[in-house]
Amino acid sequence: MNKAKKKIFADFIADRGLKTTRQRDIILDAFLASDRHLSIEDLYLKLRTSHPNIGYATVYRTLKLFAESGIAREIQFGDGQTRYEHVEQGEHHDHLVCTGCGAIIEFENEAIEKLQDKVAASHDFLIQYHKLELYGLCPKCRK
Amino acid sequence: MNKAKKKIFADFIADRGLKTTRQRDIILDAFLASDRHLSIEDLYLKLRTSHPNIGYATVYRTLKLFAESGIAREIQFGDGQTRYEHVEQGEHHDHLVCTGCGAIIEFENEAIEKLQDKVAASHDFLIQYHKLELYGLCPKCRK
DNA sequence: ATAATTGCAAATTCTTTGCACGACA
DNA sequence: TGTCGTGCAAAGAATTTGCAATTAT
Repeated sequence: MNKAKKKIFADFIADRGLKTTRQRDIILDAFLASDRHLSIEDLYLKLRTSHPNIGYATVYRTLKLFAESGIAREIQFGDGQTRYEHVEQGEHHDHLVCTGCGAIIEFENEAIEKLQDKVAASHDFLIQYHKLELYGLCPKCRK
Repeated sequence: MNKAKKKIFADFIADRGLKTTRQRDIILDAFLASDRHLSIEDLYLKLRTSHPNIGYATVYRTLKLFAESGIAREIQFGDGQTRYEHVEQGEHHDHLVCTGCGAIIEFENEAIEKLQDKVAASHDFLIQYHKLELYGLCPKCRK
């Protein structure tokens, strides 16, 4: 599926008349090879070891492109760090966020989504996207 | 109920050995008299007209105290602005956020909360709080 | 060739902090 | 009187932007 994402991004780049660059390739590989919920700093530090001269700004700009192309999504857990997660087509999930260790667990729940639709409908509201996060303690941190 | 909140805050101040000040009174009044979802800047600007010499820092510090005392809660809608909302005891609600005009509509849904508890339980996760936001277009912005 | 991209540093934006002065208990 | 709070400006933290040099089409 990484191949598919690479294609999506390549097409996006082409459609927009943008350019394929060494940096974008490197950042894309690092992103695809990584954790599903990555802060910009995480990715930057990870890259830095093998590619010491990639700039912070380039990472920021490239991740924004990933989000625009649809292969990534920006998420915020309220700790002041923007994170990016991988987007799988047709899939949606929400998060359990551990306030102890910062672990992030994904879940999906069809029933909750249905109820959200109902709530929206009852307010005559057209949902574009949603965010559901349950904050608390993961099994380990509960001790 | 504003009276109740004032008492809660006064008690909090007393318990901590802090002091009642003119600024805290003014900011509390402005907060209680305002919209349920207020950014710090909104509140600061609102205050500025009647009390031009209240500092930004004081507003920040005071809102943090409100949150600690339990009469307010910090919320973030991902636009880089921290907002504070009023807390009613025993009440919990979630938000519909209009991406067109920024309107915020509150809702409560018992069934969704129950399902959240179930999800958490199935992951052996102890929920402390949660955040559910549905982003999209409000009736007006749908046209 | 031409236009986009990069890396750096400087600029922004939001929030926090240090400190001397003033106010509350 | 002693401690806490305030206002200001400076410091931080995260992110964005301007620009000259570089690179992809």
